[in-house]
Amino acid sequence: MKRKTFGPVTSQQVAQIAGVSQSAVSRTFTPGASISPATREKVLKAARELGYRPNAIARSLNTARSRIVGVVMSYFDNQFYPQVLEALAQKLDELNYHLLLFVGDRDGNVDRIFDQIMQYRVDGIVLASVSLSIELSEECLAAGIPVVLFNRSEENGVASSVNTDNEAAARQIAAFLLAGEHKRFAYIAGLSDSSVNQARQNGFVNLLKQKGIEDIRVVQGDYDAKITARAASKLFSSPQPPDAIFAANDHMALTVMDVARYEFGLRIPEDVSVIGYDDTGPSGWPSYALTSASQPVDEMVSATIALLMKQIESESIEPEQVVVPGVLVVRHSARRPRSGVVEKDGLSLFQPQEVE
Amino acid sequence: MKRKTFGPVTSQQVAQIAGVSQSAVSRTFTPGASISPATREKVLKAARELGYRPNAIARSLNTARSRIVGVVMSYFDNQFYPQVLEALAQKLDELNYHLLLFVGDRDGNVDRIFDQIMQYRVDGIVLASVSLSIELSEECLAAGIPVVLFNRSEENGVASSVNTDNEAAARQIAAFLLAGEHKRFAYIAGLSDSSVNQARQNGFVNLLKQKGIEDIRVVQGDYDAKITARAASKLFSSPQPPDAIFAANDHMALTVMDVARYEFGLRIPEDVSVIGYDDTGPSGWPSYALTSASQPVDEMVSATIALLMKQIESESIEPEQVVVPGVLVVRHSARRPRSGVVEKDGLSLFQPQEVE
DNA sequence: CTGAAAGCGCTTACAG
DNA sequence: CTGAAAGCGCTTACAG
Repeated sequence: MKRKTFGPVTSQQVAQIAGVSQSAVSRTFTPGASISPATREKVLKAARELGYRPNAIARSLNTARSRIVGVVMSYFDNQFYPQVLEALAQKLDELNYHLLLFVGDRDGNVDRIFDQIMQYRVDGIVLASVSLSIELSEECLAAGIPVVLFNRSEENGVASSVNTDNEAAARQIAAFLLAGEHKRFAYIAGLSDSSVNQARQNGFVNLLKQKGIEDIRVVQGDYDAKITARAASKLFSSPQPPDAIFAANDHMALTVMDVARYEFGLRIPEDVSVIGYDDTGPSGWPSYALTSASQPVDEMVSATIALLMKQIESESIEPEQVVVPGVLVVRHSARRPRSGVVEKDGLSLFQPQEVE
Repeated sequence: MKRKTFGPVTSQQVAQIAGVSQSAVSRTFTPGASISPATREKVLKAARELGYRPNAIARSLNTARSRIVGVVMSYFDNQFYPQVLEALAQKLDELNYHLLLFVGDRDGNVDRIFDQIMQYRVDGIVLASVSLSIELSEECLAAGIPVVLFNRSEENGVASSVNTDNEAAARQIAAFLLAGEHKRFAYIAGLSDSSVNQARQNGFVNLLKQKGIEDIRVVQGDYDAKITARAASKLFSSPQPPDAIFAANDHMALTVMDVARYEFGLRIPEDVSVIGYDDTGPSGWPSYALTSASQPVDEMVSATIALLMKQIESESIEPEQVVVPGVLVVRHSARRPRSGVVEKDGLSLFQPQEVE
């Protein structure tokens, strides 16, 4: 029983049919507003008849709350990010927030996107795998718009962030490979200006150096499959190819495995061990069975949303850096050490007595 | 040189600083509006000083155009969809539209989500891997809001849709497997109420029957990795396991390959051939090298957006069903027939002289 | 609890 | 080209 009016139904039209004021209609759809059950019923009935839905855009205009969170994301071919996106959308939805999606430019230039986001007067921003210039960070801070860097951090403490302990996890990976008696180490780096890459590289290299390993080969994979494949080829064709490779993320690690096996006929882990970071979908597939440092998507997303909500509520934003605990999930892509691997909830984890 | 006012800068404030009317400010930021260069400059200068950005929400309210497209998507663990999402967001952005993302419920219930979408007065809706009830389709039609079903279709012709020719492609796959002299055929089905599954199943089964093959095993994978793994196990442990399997999508096909190899020690394609549908990322990874019917993401997304834009422009919506051509990409997961495989742009394609 | 009214930040005829 | 003004569809003090 819908009226064929032009355009969507307005609260005014509902009011007329219900025989009440437009204010009454508005109150009916505002949780907590003072409205008598009788009036409410009349309004709901009329609304149902007309197929009325409150206009969220109009509401936003005078509440100064859009209930929209802007999300900038890149690397959709890396399973980790779609999983994050799905979790973000779902959890925001539960809180009756909505997600406006932007794809980060390849050159990492957020400025143009940033302008778009701001025009929609979003209540908060999540930057996944993207960094933000200090100027823009400060602008958000001044404008009272919370920004959370997801899987990236920023040194000046101007922006909030959610990460795992990249450096500690990378040290653990180094310790794991050492315990597995590997001799020749290589690191496949992500984009060198990415904070997580820096932390992972530092953790890995520093622990090895500390243990007396000086010759660590670092090659750039830049989070890109093709660049990674070339880098891996180069490593494997060198006179002394590595027997232990840590790639800055799973996506690159999988590429390294494919190159090792299908271009060089190497066996994994007999000839070379490969470890990644993210513990995302394909890493658990039997064809790869990648040993990987986990980034728990749900916990990271929950932390992100908790931060966002807290900052949306409060008047002044206190930037906060959250570190979510992860584990080293041991599968079959890397030789296992004699000890230190424990079973837990159906997974094998590396938990040596003492980690430095 | 930002003014520390509370809340974002308004056109009113810019007008005051620039010494012009608020209308002039508005015109400055409305492409094509009549404004003199001199006034325009004054406004731009003031806007820059104050850090002004037009409020898209307020603009939407009186243009009755939000420039937002609502997208509902599921199956984020199937690479095909994130790729689609990325392309959608990018192409919409180029047209200065924006993407409001919703995650489809597991039970396929779009109604609650639909309500949310409509409240934001989106200019259009894309439903990827989700179906829409006829009532809601008709409501959108009446409200003048274009809806495009992506990789799904709907029989009543009420909604627009973009698909590949699922039935023809499935027939081609059957022909390919027959030409490869396979004997025992199985189909791993997606959710049985999904239109693409039905078309793929029909095409596959019908061509085989037409060629005198009666015994075709159909098992449910339901687009779910666990269910698919169980179904595959059952197939392989049966007395007469299939030597040719077509899975309704790549994501299930990869699972089938892993089960075949790692649970049953089968060689692919020597012992069993596996073919998928989507030709998405991991299918090209050497560990799988999956033969698969392609769904060209860019073409499909472009068609979707073209449809959407046409319908947004026009007053009355003419539902349209677009079929995007795909190809059968031949890799190494299925035995190749003696003839019919041609090389093109670095890919091997199945293009027999005649396909029925 | 209820309604009339102001106002959110814009766009866009309208008159000049 | 420009400004004053109405209006987009709501929310929310305010007075009753």
